Amino acid sequence: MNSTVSALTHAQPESRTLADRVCQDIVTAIVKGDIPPGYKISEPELAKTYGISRGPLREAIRRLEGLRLVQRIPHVGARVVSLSFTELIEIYHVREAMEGMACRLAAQNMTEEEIVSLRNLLEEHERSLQETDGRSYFQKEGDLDFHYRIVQGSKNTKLLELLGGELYHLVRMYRYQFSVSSSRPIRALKEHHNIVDAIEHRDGELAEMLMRRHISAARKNIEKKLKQKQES
Amino acid sequence: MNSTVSALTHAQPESRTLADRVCQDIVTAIVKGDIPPGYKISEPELAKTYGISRGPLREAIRRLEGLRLVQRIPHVGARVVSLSFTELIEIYHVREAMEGMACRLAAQNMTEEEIVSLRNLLEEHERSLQETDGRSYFQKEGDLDFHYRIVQGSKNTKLLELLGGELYHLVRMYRYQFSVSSSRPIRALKEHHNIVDAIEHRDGELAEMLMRRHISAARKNIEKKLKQKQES
DNA sequence: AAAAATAACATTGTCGACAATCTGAAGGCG
DNA sequence: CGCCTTCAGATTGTCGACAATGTTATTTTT
Repeated sequence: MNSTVSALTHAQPESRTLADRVCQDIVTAIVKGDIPPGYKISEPELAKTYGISRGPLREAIRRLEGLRLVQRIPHVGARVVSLSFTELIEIYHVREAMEGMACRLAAQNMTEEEIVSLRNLLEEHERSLQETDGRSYFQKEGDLDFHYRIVQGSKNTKLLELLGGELYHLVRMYRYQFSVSSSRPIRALKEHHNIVDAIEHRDGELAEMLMRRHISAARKNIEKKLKQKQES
Repeated sequence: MNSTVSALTHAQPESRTLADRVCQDIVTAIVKGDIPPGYKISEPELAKTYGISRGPLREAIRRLEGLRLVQRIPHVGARVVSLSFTELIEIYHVREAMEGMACRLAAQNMTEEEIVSLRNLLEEHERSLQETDGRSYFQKEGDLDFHYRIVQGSKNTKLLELLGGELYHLVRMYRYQFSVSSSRPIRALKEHHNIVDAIEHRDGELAEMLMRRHISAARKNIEKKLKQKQES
């Protein structure tokens, strides 16, 4: 059904080393909230949980540190990051910049096949949107699928590494946390289509602009909600 | 003399753990080319070199993997990345996007003191440019100082983490490798001043545009050199 | 002689134990 | 009574050894 979600969750089919495998497991555990934000990671505890020694586990933690999913203090330990609203806004600013550029490059570098496939994905989203009347899985992982594909289409490996490697984990984490399913799915889908239009016409300039506005709108939406929550 | 270079090279004055300290050491070793690109990292060898056990070393390597300075293959080992021209161009595209955004935010969030200090830095660069007649250290680390300060001025920690954390290492590495001192230092300095002007006027729109053009010009300069090299 | 199989070697991955450091609670002192 | 000191417990950091895998050189076979 959903083809590219897997590409986000586990990059390699099976990592041949314990540390890598456990690292993946912990990533999803953190993203899904099984290990809650702010949680103090106890090495003995986690090692026991995953049935491994502390050696590989510590390597995994070092990797998580690089992914910005945990913050580590020497001789004290690692804590799962608890992303504040401020940080979420920051992430959206970064996404606006990077995905805007990705979109510009995608308009230049995407193959015709990729564009067709992308359009199909949107139609799939449209169906799942009609069926479930808005509150489908679409806006959880499906939305990121769309964005991920465009980043892939840019053919810029650095963009792909940075966005797919660390930022998207944080975005997914946030969505699971607050179970925010983007309160504007129809609008968003329309914007997605417009973006693909621009890519189809190989208009990088426009594609970048549309993507930036798209993400900017999402950010402002969040900022609005934040204010509402603060007022109440 | 140069105040902020240190901020780039070692974030914490002294990391209290072996793994962290050695990680920093290896980073600079790779950046400066003491450990050459493509070099196969031998754990026993490096452990002996730095006089530590393989445990902390492996943690450091995992960190380096996150910094994209080494590529690791399970059961085979880690190699120092050797950045191709293509990848360098990719990095400049990322920088154009992210530093453009950083500049926009800096125009919004930088304090007056920071702006004054930034202008002073440029005057310092100007002097060192006149003294050494162009081929000073300025374009090696000094240039990055300027860019780093603007990213700091954006007050966006994610931007700072991403740029300072991994991309700048690669840029520095490239500069050491090919000892490219930006063949257009006077022009670049002028552009830096224009950028600060825009920030001073709190014109985020213009500041972003100028920064993007600035980096884009540097990229095109590199692309031109690449073509020359390929022709010869 | 070339190619495949095999065996010896080296390197990476994993583990358990010991040392250094931090945390928190109990007790002493102003 | 509150604050500082001290000490016990727990946790993190480091190490050396063993196991698993990959690499390479040698041998064997066609």
